Amino acid sequence: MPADRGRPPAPPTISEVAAEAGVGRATAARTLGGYGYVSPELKERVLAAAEKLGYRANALARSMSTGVSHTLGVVVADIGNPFFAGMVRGISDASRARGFDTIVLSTYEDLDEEIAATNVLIDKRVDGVIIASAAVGRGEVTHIRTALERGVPVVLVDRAIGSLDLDTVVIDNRDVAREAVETLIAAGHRRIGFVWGPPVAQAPTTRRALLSAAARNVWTDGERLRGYLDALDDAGIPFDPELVMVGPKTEEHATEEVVRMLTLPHRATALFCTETDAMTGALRAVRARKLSYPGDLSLIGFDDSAWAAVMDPPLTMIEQPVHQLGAKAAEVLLDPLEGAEPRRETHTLHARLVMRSSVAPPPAL
Amino acid sequence: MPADRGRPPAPPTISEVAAEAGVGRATAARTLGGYGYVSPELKERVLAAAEKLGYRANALARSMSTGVSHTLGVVVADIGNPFFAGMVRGISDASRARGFDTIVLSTYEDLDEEIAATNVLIDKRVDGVIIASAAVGRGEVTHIRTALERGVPVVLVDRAIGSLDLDTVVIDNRDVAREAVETLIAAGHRRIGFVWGPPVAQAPTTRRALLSAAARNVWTDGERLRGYLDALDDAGIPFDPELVMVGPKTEEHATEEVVRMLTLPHRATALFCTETDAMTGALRAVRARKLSYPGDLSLIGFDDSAWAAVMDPPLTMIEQPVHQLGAKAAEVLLDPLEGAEPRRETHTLHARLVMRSSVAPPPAL
DNA sequence: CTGTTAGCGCTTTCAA
DNA sequence: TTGAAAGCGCTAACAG
Repeated sequence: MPADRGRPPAPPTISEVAAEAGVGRATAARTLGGYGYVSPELKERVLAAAEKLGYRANALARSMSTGVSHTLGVVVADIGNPFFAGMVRGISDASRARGFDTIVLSTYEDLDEEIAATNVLIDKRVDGVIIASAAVGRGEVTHIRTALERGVPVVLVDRAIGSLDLDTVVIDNRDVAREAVETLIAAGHRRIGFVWGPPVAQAPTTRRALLSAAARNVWTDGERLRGYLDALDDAGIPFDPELVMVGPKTEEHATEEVVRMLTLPHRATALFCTETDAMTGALRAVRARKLSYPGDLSLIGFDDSAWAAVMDPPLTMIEQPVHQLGAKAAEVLLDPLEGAEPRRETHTLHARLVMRSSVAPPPAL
Repeated sequence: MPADRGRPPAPPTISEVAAEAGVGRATAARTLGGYGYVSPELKERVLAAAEKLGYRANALARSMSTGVSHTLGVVVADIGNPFFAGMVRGISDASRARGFDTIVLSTYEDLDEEIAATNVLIDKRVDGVIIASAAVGRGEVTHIRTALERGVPVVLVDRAIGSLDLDTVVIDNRDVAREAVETLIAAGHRRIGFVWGPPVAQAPTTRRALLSAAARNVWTDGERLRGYLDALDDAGIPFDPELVMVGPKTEEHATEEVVRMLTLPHRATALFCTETDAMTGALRAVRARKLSYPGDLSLIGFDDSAWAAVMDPPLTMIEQPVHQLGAKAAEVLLDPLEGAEPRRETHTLHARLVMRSSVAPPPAL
């Protein structure tokens, strides 16, 4: 009866391999670690012994003495969001290609989680960290400063933080947002709803107030709002606070807000949705009001997906280069690790408006 | 001019804290590690010193000497799939609640990646591993055996492996699949297409061949196919190989296969899609053939989503308890770690068929 | 209750 | 070229 109860034998260490091969620890370490000189014969013996014992290096011990882990940490806002999932894949593909493992932690948009996650990464001695931060207001970035002070390089991705002089990889949110809204305006719309607004209770009545409310929130949200306002300004369309969603950023609430915008005396005839859930929420409202698009209402949303393409009619959407975004972030983090000078600049990638069939001229009301 | 160039000062160690506080290392270690007895006064001084120096324990050193890391490893097939993303969240919520960090690695359905990922986790000395495996045939599970031999407990999630006597948490794929197909049959359908089949070049002509091809692939696929066949059998409907998709499991190919099924002399009047992408692929085919659902064709798919609910008409879908699946896996892994007897059994959770409007009687052809 | 000492497994001088 | 020995930061026996 095999010793099923007692815990399994401890994994073999380098000393055991050395003993088995009849050489000193250092020699075994050198051949197994792939550094220094070892004669072919001894190398042979060590390899055989390692094979026989099923030796695998203890990564912990190794990073303990070398000080490097060949591991990158990634902190994202929500791994359940296909946008971040795609970005993470870009990061891990790029880092693996350069011999780095990546460990990812999701904060679900909670700042405390973000701080905890960053600390976990620091404590585990990763060689660098990539963060899509939920922190915006200055003063909430001490966890990032802490990382920096301890010598852990960090690069920001998707969400910039102005107060930090860091390498940052983002998408031209403001420009595409403007392009999307311009597309709507070009089709003849003047009553354009902005669907994922700042999560404040009351609709700010002035542009300034609105912008500052947005600025206090997620960085991308603020940029997209700016793009919306840019387009309105260029076309000489006055900003109407009733056309921007406020309150919790949930699909349910988006539906409520869109229903509100659609029942206004001078209702919205087009919607610009800044997130996937904002779009599905809007679609529910359209259905609830027994309206159809693009006849009664035009639609443009952020984050293209297979679903958006199979909707009937297919939705005009903004496609972000998610994989490339992650790959670039990894590159920017790894280059300095491998000797390059840190750049400390902002790298901007371009999103693309994918024209389909959810935009048409506004109905005569 | 601050030393910007030279690398930042090394993070403070416990010895430095001890020195600063004027106590021995052990005392500092005891108060900072939260074990053993320390007088209130000394504790006070140590805490102050730690605070002052910005001390954070080195997790590597700690696990090095204790042998535990309070970290769980998770290996999933594709973190970009909302199903796995949701499951991962269930795992991390549950483990964090019990004081464990989790690090997740995605294999993108590649067995070599799965092996590499598992090894990374073993090498980093995680306390346990949760795997949604891409390996099915026996003989490809040596990486899992290796983990076990080295004393790393592993639990399987979503995808069972019969040849391994391990705790496993899955969903009743076969039963829901059967329920879905029965629903179609009850509506009057007899020509029901099965959309995500085994990735073989030629359609197997016998049930046996089909099943064994599926069994060689992802576990869930085989189960869902069995459920499909179960329903057919119960209704006395003969199995027709032309109604099951074969070839690469991609959205594009699903479209091709569905187009094929829809142009058969005796065409499919209903489709059972086993994955999200299979459904979007099918929807493209429906559009291409200028058909509409549920009038011309009934549809049921796996993995409910916000999109499925806003389609027009909304889709009848199978909703899997993803969060619960992950939470249960974490529980099953952690319980033995905290002293409970390992169970080594299969835990089955139930998926739910969400009735909406994509099923109707077949058209008169 | 506190300090000293010996490891954890690996890398890395430094002699031999 | 190879081996002995020190050290990474922490925990854990063991004295005191």
